Amino acid sequence: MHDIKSIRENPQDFDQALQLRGIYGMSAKILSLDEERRSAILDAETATADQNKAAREIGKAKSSNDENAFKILRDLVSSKKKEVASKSARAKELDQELTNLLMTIPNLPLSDVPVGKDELENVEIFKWGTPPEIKNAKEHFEIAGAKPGMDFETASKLSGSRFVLLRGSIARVHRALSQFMLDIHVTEHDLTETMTPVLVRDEAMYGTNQLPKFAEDSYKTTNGWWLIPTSEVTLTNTVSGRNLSESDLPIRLTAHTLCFRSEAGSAGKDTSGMLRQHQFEKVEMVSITHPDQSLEEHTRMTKCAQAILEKLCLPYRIVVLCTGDMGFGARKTHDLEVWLPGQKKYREISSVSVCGDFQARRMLARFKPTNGGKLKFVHTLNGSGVAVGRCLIAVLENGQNEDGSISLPAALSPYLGDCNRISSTGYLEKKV
RNA sequence: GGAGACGUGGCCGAGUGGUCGAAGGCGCACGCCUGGAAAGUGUGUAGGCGGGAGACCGUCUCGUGGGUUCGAAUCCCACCGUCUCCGCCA
Repeated sequence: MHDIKSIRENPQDFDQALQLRGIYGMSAKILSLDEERRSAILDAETATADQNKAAREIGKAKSSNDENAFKILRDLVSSKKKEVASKSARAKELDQELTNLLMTIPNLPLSDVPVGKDELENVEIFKWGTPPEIKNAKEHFEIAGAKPGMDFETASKLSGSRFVLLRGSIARVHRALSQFMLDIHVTEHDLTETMTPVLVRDEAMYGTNQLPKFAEDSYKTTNGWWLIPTSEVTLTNTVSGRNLSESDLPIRLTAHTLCFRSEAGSAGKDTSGMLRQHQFEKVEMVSITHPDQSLEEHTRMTKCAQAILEKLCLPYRIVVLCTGDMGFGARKTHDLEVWLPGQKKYREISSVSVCGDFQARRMLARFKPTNGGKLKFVHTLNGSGVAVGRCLIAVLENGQNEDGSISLPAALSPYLGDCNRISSTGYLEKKV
């Protein structure tokens, strides 16, 4: 959420930044509402002050047994009360209206974010590895060694489309990947391992901006919980409502959780295979930082995700999302795209965003500066480290051999009983 | 699920209708004291919103939201949360 004061002070900058996201002339609307709101607050508080003053005098009148004064004052307060009620209702209404408006306006892009309208205008800034030469490269669900372990029919019988059931060696590699990622983040990147709920209340979803605007993207239980679409929700909201010490920062967290997404609006996209599912696993990273350190942290977090792909020998590139393709809460986003030989394309496997104080404001997450001074909002960052299902796809496709067997990255073998291969018939093997 | 207790400032804790944003303590900050420190001692020490050039003023906040009352931390209702006992259970 945006700071009304900074919009007041700098409406041009605000409009200019939002324009890059295709939103025009927003400040005028906000400021006129704000002005109306402030005068309503002044009205209401003036009336309240009058009422309070009279009420305090009643106390004195009572204690000096001045019955006459008591009666007069009581009637005065009584009449003021009606005035206060209507005026403060109006003030509250306008305040709510302003909040509602501010809640639906996306974050401002940083000045170095490329301007563009959609993913075609994202800018590649880094490339690692060389896409392997594979004759007749197949997609993951077509590879002989993967097929027995990837059962879409049974999953759809149980749950419908966009679900998969993994079995045997593929299920084990999937599990190995998540363990591997967590271990690296904990032992090499100094992130704190966290196990979080996947069912959350409204407030948490507001904090990380899934609500109020994107309710249709997530699932809600009959008793009002939301299934998290990412553990960004739970990890980031761990600091909601808190006044931290500056020395607590940065807080670096990671979690491996299930994620649930309705994929409303993506009908027809990525319908085959397990690239886009209603339910998937993801290892997430979240950092809570001092405002001066969030940009540095953005680089650090991106490197944490890069390290995973590099250790798994998966070719990838990094793109900076353009203004039109960035998510609602982000000021700048690095997408890591992994090479998928079956599609002959780079596909998103991680998205690392710096949100500034946008989420902190919604969550009321602040810290007390060490050298005194007022509470300040923290900065938040989140990134995938990385999507487990998609990583499985990348491992299978990049490791596929012409005979349908799959070579697995050495980094995984400690998690696979030293195996480094899946045979063309779908069994884990140890080959020297 | 049944029964009960409770929710006050950074922390502990007093306050059961009147000037209470709230005693006292701890912690913290700054001073005094000291050769230096400890001890002692003095002062200060929440946040949001609004007004004001500023000093400062107003308003709201004692889990959250409503209500009663001239007046609520204190009474009533709902919700959220914590704890204890019983039951059930991975």
